[in-house]
Amino acid sequence: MTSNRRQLLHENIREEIKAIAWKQIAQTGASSLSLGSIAREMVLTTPALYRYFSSRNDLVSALIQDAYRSFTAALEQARDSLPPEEHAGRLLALFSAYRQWALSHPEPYSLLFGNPVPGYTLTAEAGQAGDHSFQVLLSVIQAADQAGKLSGTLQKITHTPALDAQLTALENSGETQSPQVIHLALSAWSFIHGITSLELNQQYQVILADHTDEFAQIEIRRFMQAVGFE
Amino acid sequence: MTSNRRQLLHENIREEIKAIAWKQIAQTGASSLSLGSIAREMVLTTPALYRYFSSRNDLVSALIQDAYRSFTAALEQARDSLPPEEHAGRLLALFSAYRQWALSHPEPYSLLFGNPVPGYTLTAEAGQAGDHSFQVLLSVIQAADQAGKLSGTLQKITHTPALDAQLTALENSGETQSPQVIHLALSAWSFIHGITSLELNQQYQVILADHTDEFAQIEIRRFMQAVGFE
DNA sequence: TGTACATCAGTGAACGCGCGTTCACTGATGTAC
DNA sequence: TGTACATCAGTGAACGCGCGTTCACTGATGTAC
Repeated sequence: MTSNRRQLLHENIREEIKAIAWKQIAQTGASSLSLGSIAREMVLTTPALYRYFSSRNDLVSALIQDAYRSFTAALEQARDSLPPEEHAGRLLALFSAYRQWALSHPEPYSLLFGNPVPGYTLTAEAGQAGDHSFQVLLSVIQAADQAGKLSGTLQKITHTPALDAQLTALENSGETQSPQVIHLALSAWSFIHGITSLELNQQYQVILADHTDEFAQIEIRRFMQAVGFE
Repeated sequence: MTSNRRQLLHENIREEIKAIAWKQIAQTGASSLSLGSIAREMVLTTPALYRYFSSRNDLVSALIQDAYRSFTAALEQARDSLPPEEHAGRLLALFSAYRQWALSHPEPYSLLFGNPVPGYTLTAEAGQAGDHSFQVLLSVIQAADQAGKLSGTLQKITHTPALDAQLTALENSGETQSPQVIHLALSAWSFIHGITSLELNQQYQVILADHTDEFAQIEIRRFMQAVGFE
């Protein structure tokens, strides 16, 4: 009834285009993505795609937003797989999910956190989506702090007044966190990104061969012990 | 005398090509590097470059090798800026130099440790050059261990027999290291790469603004304390 | 010191390719009476 | 239920661009006698 029929079809094809784009990105990398190859696989001509995305940039933006959504959802699901009071378990699950998502979505991951795509410029919406995934990590560390698990670690973190003011001013996304909690969350992010990113780029290959899983597990446990999670 | 004159000129122009290539990479990114734009800047025609590099791939290989050399040299210089017995000082200098080199050579750094360049396939020589930079880090940690500084940390690292065997079998580049020392060096590499890479990709921007230096210094100190360097 | 020859840097034209984007148009689908 | 009209998906041709690479050729530089 009405134009819903057409609108629905339109949405479906938009999704199909993105799905094929992801498939091709997984095969040949993000930078070689072209409208032509997508159209070819859909048995369409290239200009037809302009009915669904106003430009190549527009398509890439949509892809990046989807990637953020998928990534954030995976993190949230991992966090919520354990009750709120199991702080260590939640952080462990979060780290594992972070790494697993990246390993099973290597191209999307480097699209989000790696080198920017050549011709592409980030939109404001994509930036917000990125913040949102950081909030998940932040929430777990925040909760652990409020339960008194991290006082030993956090007390040792002291900032200059300038940085302290910067982090304090940042408390805008609904919740409020102390500068030390934000710092530790950034530290945790850097930690898991470092491991994940080197593994994704095959840098461990020569040394660890196929034992990257074990290495990562040990490192995650070491990190958690170092900051006071048991 | 003889053909040395021509050979020397040939070498100089090879270097000039690479220098201009780096300049353009710094300006517009590695993936948009083209023989045409290099030739234009040298007031040459594109085919002329084929006198100096047999293909675009060949040029990229040379660039990557140079980057590794420069990077490794920076690390070695940092390490050797302090006497061998100052283990903590050496590691600190190494971390700082690692980050500084990456920040002042962002495109080369991501050429080495980031996403591979689209059409490019790594040569065996480039792989060896990468190993060489890791050896610098390894040597400092190895020395600290032999001085008995790390026993507390290393004892806690236990591998499965399979991984232990893998790391033990690896001791081929002249020196011999225990699996735990290799593990800790990998951990240190992952740590400093994580911080560096997120900073390079502007991921800290919203949260830290221009206080990334301070954050990095704090993190480096925290890492060193956690593994037993004072 | 002077001449014949080989070497090689650089040119200009061409090849074949793929890219994103625009435009006028056809034909099918849905809407309103 | 049937007809006139509007909407819009998709086509095919074209534009302008840049890319890496090859090839036959010119002209200068260096070599050997």
